[in-house]
Amino acid sequence: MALDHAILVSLLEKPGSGYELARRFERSIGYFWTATHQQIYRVLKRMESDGWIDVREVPQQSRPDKKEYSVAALGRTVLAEWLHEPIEPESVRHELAVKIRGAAFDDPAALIREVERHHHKHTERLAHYLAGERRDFTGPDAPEALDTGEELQHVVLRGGIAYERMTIAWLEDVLATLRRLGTAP
Amino acid sequence: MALDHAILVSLLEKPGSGYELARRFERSIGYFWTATHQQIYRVLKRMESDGWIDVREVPQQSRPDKKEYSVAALGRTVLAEWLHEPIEPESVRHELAVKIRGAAFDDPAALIREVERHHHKHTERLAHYLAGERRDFTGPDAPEALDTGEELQHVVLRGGIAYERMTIAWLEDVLATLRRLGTAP
DNA sequence: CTTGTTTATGCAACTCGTTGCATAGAAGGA
DNA sequence: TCCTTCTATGCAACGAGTTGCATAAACAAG
Repeated sequence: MALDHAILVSLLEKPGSGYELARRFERSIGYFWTATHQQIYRVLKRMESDGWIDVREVPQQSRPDKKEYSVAALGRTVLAEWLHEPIEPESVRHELAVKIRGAAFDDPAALIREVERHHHKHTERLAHYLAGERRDFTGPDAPEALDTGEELQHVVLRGGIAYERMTIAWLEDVLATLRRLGTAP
Repeated sequence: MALDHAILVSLLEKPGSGYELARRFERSIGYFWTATHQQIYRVLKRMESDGWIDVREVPQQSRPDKKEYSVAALGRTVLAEWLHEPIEPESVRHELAVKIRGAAFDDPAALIREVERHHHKHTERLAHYLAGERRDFTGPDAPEALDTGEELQHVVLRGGIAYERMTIAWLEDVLATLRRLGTAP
């Protein structure tokens, strides 16, 4: 049930509507936790009826009205409790790795295109992360001294950057292996 | 539905029972795809009734009888089709990262223990992967020339090793950051 | 001789996540 | 004017994954 907690953290960083949260889950939060707007609206509704968060109807001009959510006292308590519980390291789900091992029973060379496509996507994602890092943390427009929240956001972003770099290097290893198997069977 | 395909790949590598598959999902396959025995038995039953796999009742002495599954022609076709479909890069789910950003609204120093615990677990996992690599691929008892299947298993394992090394280095970065925030608030 | 462990299989209930669809106001372009 | 896009919210159905429980044979330890 970490979606609940991811939403609480995001609302603590800045209150917002379901729509805005969905936007954030495509950006910064989405780097380490994904969710669709359906999930978000459902969870917001439940957390509101459980008193974890408060709603405020915000009328708007030139666009539909929205409901702005913010974390209630109870929500803060729930989050604090969760923060003190131990969690297990993530269980891995890597579909591409299944395909790579499966390729032994098909044509390994046929996977090259697909792996190249993943390599391209991860390269784009890395560039995106690095741009965000320069914008918010290391560039000339970034604040000189970071507060606790910014320091923690930065270290999480560094994790995303490290992950993408590692993945790109591994995909190059995979490509070299597939090409070697193709030329010398 | 990649569990179906992960099971097909595993059964192609070597036929086996649901119980044996569950064991493999705690070992090599579990490095990139996890599943409990409940999931496995359910999927095996469905794939068998759909004609993707064949069953053979194997009576045993000194332990209960088992059902040994192997991939049928239809299963091979289904797998081949899936191998030629493009897939999207995995959506990330990193609970610890949620906690790290959440720590800004609690006590960052309280997370140090938890991060150390994760560091320890990943170090163990890395040692386990490296032992497996020496045993099967690079050590003196490993085959001198690897076939296609072994080459692909090795490159997937190298991915797991790279992932653990990257994670360990990042967790050290996280620890340094948390300690810095604790001493100079 | 009872208790616990390993091998072996499975049901039922539940929660979480995905997909498709629906609505609706305002803005902007063809 | 119509069609698409963006903001904004939501229902319904389905599929995937988790948790708890149950059974049963064989063996090993106390």
